[in-house]
Amino acid sequence: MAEPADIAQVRAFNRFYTRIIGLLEEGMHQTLHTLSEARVIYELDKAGTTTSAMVAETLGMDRAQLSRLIGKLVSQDIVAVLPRAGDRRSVPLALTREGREVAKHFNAMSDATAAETLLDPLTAFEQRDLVGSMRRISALLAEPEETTLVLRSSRVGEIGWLIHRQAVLYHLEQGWNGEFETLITRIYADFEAAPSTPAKQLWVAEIEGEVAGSVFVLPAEDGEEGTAQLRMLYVEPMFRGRGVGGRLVTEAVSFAKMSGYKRIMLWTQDCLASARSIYQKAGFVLAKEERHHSFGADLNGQYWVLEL
Amino acid sequence: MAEPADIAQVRAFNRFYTRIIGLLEEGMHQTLHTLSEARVIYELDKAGTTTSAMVAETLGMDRAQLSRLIGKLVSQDIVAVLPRAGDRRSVPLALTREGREVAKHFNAMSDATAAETLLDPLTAFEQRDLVGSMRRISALLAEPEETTLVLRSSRVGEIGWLIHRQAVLYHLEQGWNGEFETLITRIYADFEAAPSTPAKQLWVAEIEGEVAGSVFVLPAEDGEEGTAQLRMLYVEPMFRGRGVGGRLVTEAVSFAKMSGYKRIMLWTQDCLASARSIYQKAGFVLAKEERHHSFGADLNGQYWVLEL
DNA sequence: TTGAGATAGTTGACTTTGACAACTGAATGC
DNA sequence: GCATTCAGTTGTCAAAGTCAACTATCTCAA
Repeated sequence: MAEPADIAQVRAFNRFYTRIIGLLEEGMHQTLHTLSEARVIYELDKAGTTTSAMVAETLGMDRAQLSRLIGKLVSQDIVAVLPRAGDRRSVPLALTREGREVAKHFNAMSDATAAETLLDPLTAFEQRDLVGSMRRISALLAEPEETTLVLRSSRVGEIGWLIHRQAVLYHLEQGWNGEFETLITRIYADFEAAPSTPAKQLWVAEIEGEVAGSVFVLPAEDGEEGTAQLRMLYVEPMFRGRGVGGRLVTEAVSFAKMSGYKRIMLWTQDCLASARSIYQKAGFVLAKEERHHSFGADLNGQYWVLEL
Repeated sequence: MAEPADIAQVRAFNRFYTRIIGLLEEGMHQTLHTLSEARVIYELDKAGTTTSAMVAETLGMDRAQLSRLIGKLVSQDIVAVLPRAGDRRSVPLALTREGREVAKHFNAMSDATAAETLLDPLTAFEQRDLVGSMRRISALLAEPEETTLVLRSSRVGEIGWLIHRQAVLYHLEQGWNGEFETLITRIYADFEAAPSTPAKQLWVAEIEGEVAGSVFVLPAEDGEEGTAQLRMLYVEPMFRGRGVGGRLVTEAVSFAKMSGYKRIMLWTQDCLASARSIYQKAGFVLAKEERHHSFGADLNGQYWVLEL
């Protein structure tokens, strides 16, 4: 079971946010429709055509209640019952033209309430923080969906973010101490300071607006001419098992090739098993192993090389 | 009005979390008491002694409903009506011995549900993320309370965090670009790399578990012997106006003095007005001004000095 | 093919919640 | 000293939520 302090924080948040949601819903009281009617209309608008069962599922609503509610909306000419097709147990439902008007109105009102109550009182910086935290909670607790992975260069603030995430991640997963953070702060600083030729590049993997991983390529420190180094590969635990690491390495390797490097090498620790398998799949071969004591742990450093 | 994408994200989160709260509340259905009874009992347990009006306020509940509900709890010998005192309109309420037992049971059950549903399925890293995001949302949206400010040294991951926060903050507030982040990454790396004598020190200001600000002191780069430099002072917008910056500077100055430095200097930009007033209050005097173009902006750099 | 079991939806009966107005008694403020 | 505000109670009613029984349909395997 989780830490008592964490549980307390989660429960405090639940109480707090129950209140917030209550406040936002109060605003909806001016309308002709009740709150659950509004919710059902919203769902129908979003889905286009659905069935009662689907709405009950996504809204966590009782089927009996929903049946009556939809009956009411049909009599108000907001919802249309379409002819049964395929599975003749279920009844396809959709909004009427009037229903879509009502939905539009609801959306505008909800947008206004959310903006006025939650976002507008905050500065741009705080707004970004709020939205980011919300996105993160959703990503952590929702079932992972089909999502698109984008590779792009870094945005302002993301170098610090990458340092922060990796320091915390390896601290919790591997028990590494602050020395590791110190080291990677230096590594990122050096990457930024490196001249633009020979070619260097950093990629951030983004899924649903979240940083899902990162890697960069630059000329190898003490390597021979024509050797590139791949550094700081990491994938957010939340997004593991979705090919993020593979995509990053593939991209980095083809960049190195295209930039005229003759080989690409990297340094890693053998305790990072999932990273190793990514390197192997990309064609890297183990060149050297070396025990060392760093970051408060006994480690086995590995040098991997790929001739391009 | 806020960005449409932000509003959409906020509303998506509200829908999502409404569902989560609903799921958690379902777990409470096994008890003998209804959900609102449980909530009232929880509030009474937390408050010790309150009045009906207070509970109605914090729970956002109708006074009429609450009146009946409390009547029910009194007849069940869970809530005790204390003799009126002071303001004789209001009736002090408290839990009976039995009521406290019930509350204890509720708490244990709620803790278990929250832990099992939300925290346990996540890794330690993800749990930290979740709890952190929740704390942040609460801090952003709740009314600021009386809180205690703690100054401490940095924890693993916080160097990256400080870089990230300041890069984003000054990007949004001042329009500074990635050059600023590159610069401060280097500055933090150098701080970490600096020898332990002459004395150096970094402070993180913490409020309610959140990083509220930071600053560090180290020997001045090109200064004469005995000159300390104060660097990277920043205060989170959320926690401004609570004396965080003042506390950090006071602490830093007295550290420099105690460590045997003869003077302490700092470099800042005149567009950072609130920082300047903190320096002035601490006794710093403007030594030099210098126009420069950095971080994608025309700036007026200022050197401030305080003889110790 | 057929029959047990699951699924979609409906209906009836009932409790709980929530909203609002009217009211009493006590405090407050000018 | 009188109007106003506030804490709490009571009546009334609509909406939300729960539970069980029922029909029509589909699924799947013997």
